[in-house]
Amino acid sequence: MAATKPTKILSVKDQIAEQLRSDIISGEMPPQTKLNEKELAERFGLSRGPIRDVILQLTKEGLLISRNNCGASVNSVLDPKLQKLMIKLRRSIEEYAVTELNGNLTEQNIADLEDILTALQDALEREDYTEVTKIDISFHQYLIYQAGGEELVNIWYPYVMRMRLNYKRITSSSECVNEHRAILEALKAQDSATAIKAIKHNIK
Amino acid sequence: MAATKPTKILSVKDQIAEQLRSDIISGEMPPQTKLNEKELAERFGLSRGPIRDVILQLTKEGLLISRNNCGASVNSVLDPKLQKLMIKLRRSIEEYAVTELNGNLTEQNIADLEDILTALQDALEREDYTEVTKIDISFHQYLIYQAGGEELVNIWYPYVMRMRLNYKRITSSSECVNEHRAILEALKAQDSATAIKAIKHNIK
DNA sequence: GAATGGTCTATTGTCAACACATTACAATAG
DNA sequence: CTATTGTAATGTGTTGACAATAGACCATTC
Repeated sequence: MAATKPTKILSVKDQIAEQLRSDIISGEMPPQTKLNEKELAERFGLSRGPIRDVILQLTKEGLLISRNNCGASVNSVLDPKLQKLMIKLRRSIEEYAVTELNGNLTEQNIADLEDILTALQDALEREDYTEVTKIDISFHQYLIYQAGGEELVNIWYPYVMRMRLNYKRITSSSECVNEHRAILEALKAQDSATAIKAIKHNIK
Repeated sequence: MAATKPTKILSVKDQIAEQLRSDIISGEMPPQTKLNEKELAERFGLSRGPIRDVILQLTKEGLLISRNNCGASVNSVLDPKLQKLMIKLRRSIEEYAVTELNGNLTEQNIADLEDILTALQDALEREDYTEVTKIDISFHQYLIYQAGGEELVNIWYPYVMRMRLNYKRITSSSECVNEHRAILEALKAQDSATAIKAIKHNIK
């Protein structure tokens, strides 16, 4: 058996969801934009069925808002008070993940995380900020998944999406890589307290 | 305009979701039970389309678990550590709600909540514990909705569902009503600290 | 001129049939 | 007898057509 890196297979719906999320987060589809099922179906070369599924999913994630018989539109930014609450909740989850993972990361895990950081640096240098955002998220997602599996990812994801929607501006700079590296280094050193501090500092 | 109580209109999908949630929480569909789309469609007298939507929704809520091309089944109970995390998160949300609502409840709100408590007492006396659970949830949901709207309900709901799934046993007794009454009384008295204590005591 | 009521169109909700993937089981080779 | 490959049956993913609804537009009335 060759030890080729397993290429990830994404379902059709996941790919569409991914694309739409990018469009929303990048600002290409600003809040209030209406989503037309037929249009989207044509754009992706599918029928309306799968599109509807994706819309339902993104609605549950909080990116879209749907009303019966009236279609879906891109959700608006959160009330600042709710925004603060969401940050608190997301921090709770990520603190949990870091605590759980402390001392339980395999070499493979660490290598994977290093790879993600490299990709992050790359995207940053290319000034591809949409990609930066996606990789940033994937770093965190990797930790969450390792700590709590798909279950935890599912409850964590909406917070990230809502937060991204609120900061449309590009937050990123070289700091971005440094902050994530600090998290990884603390995890490698099995220094739980520092890791938690680093995570808290990164989520804002 | 007659002052009739506005009867709630539920979409077809919401009604099906409601029914399936009941079946799962009541234990009628224990974990690992597979859901057959065609069967469900026949049971509700619909086609598979709406059923699929509901399955997707309940999957996002954490009640079901789905794999590509393999269908959905009732999710199993949570790892105790994750369970603890979810309780913490849910408490954060409900504390937020109670804090926000303190001093901001209208008379109508209070009357609505009183009605819910009455219904709760009723169901308890009838020993209809599935109904008790539903009304219990609706009490909390009312508060969450008033404090943060649909947005907040959407992130809160999965926690409740997962917690219910974990305690299949009937938790309820006369205490149930008392605990909720304590919350309401504290809110009426605009005593935020007591309200938070009461909420924390109720969520476990 | 504002408000009420009735069409008309665009868009979503639903359905039944088809295409495809997965599973379990039987057949075959080693 | 075990392991692998082929095949049939079951169930999910997708599609295109049809039904129902919301929102806009226009006419009519007071």
